[in-house]
Amino acid sequence: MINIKENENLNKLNHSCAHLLAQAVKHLYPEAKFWVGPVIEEGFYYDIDLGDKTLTEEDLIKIEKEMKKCAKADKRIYREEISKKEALEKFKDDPYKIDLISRMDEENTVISCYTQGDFTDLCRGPHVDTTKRMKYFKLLKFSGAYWKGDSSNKMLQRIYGVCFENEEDLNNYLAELEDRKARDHRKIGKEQEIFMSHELVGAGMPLWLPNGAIIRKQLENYIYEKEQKMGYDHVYTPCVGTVDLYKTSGHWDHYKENMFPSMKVDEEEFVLRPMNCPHHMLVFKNKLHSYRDLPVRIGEFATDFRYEASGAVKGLERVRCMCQNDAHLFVTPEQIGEEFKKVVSLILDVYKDFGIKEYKFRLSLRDPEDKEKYFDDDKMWNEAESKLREVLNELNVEYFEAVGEAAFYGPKLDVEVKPAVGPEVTLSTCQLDFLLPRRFDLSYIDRNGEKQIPVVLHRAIFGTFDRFTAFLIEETKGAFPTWLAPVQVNVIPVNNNYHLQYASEIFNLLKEKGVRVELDDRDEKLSYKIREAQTKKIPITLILGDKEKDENMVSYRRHGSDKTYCVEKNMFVELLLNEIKDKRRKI
RNA sequence: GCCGAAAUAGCUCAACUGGUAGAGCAACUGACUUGUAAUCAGUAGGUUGCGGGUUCAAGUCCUGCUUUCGGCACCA
Repeated sequence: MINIKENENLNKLNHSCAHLLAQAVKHLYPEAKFWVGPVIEEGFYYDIDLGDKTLTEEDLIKIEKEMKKCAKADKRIYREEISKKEALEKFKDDPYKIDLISRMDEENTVISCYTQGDFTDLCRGPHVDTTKRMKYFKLLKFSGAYWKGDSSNKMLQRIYGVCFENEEDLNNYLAELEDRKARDHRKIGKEQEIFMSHELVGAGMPLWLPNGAIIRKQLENYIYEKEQKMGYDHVYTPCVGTVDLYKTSGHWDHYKENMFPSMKVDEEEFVLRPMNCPHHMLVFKNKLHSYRDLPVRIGEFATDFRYEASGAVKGLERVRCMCQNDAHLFVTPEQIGEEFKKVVSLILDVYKDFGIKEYKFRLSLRDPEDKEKYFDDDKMWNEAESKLREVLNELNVEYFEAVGEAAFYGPKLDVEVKPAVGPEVTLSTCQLDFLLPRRFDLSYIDRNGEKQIPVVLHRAIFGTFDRFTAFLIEETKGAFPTWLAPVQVNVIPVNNNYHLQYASEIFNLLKEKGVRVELDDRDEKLSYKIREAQTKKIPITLILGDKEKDENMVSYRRHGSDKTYCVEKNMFVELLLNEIKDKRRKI
């Protein structure tokens, strides 16, 4: 998908199309007041105040028709430059434009306006030369959007659209949208019985079905093995903690609104835990540590509960009950760089195994102005942030910086991916923390026999198993690699009367080796069974008839291919087991 | 949470402006015994998300709630 915002021609075209939208809206709803209409990665939008009028699907069609009319009118789009004073006069009836203009720099600022026919809008430009350039556009959706993106402000109505240079590009884009819907993990998750939800359990509380549980178990085994090799010690800790625990960590002050409300039992007050750092701090504190012990790496597959806003929950991607692939690394200040590097390497290694190629590293920094959100210690922040930058530059990975995205206790490196539908989400994270060790009064003894405070790295490679699985479903479109697939092999006898015995033999052989295999002994046509195996996206289908039986062979075909291969049965088992073990390899 | 929309059989969907729910697939039963993406016939399946209301009559209209969807805001 081309990034419209970053493509010069498309940017201009979509920007002009936003004006065309505004012009059409003005024609249909003369009372409309306009805020801003920027170009985004996938088109444009315009935020509009329509007073009491709320838009419907039909209105969108009407607006689109009016846009076509305005476009056909072939009005020249011309630029005009006026002074701030003139601008204030020109847009005096539009409070939103006045707001924009008054926030622009001093008196001598030159303000540009673009006019097409009867419509003029404040705009920096550039634009296309005439309205008739806009031929291949479509309005896509509409919704409420807070004025200036602030939820304490009133809501305007936002209309999204997209414009291309030719019909083919537009159609390709619309087809792409359909394709995204088809690989949406919520759709595939239901079709393939990976997870379900129920209103009696609650929003954002997915239930993992047997197929999902198999995938999750494989993911757990996979990452556990890697972490074992890297010196992590796994623990199990409770899903609740006292309110005091979170007051100690500082989370209570920052996030109590987003926790499930506390419950009082006898004289104690508990909360469902939203994260595991406090528990792991206490695990570290359980014994005295020498500098020789460090780094101490405490890992856990930990279930957490967060009271996510009702409008935010989404399938397995954004949930109120999740399982983190969490770990806290307790290190000396000198070890920060090396440990951080190991975490980043692990992330890269894992992404390579899963074939994940589309992701971005985001260095999340604090907003120094926001004293509310972030722990107030400039020296600590500067040290932590420059340390992370230093390591990233050393590692030579590409990243972008995002101010105001840090955790309250420190900066972090997040890995962002784009789901089939909706905005980007964070998968992996690695956070640098000088604060919690102080809050929990952690220490280790250095080589001079003196107490020192360790530094903590919070990290999650998969992020949560929930979100990672959601992403994996969309990446693979539900056709999982053999090692992850809930059913790995489907065995089909050509004729139940003559080949069932041989098929059972192969089935048992695979079953014994631990392969997740099914035998399809229903009285159906071969083609019917093959179709079903393909629809279910089972990686390997075995077809066994006279030819195979007589020569101790198996014929197999892979999901998505109509080629059939024939090999000796023991050879097949060996190849298959290798494929499952090596994860990326295919027989 | 906010703005909008939706919820009908296990799944995907139908039922014109109000007149006591229908199809395909799946399931089950039977026949067919099949060599690479759907064999045929039959059976069963529903308090139309939950609760109120309007009406002679509600899947359809009004209303409260729940869940889901598209965005916005949020995301330790």
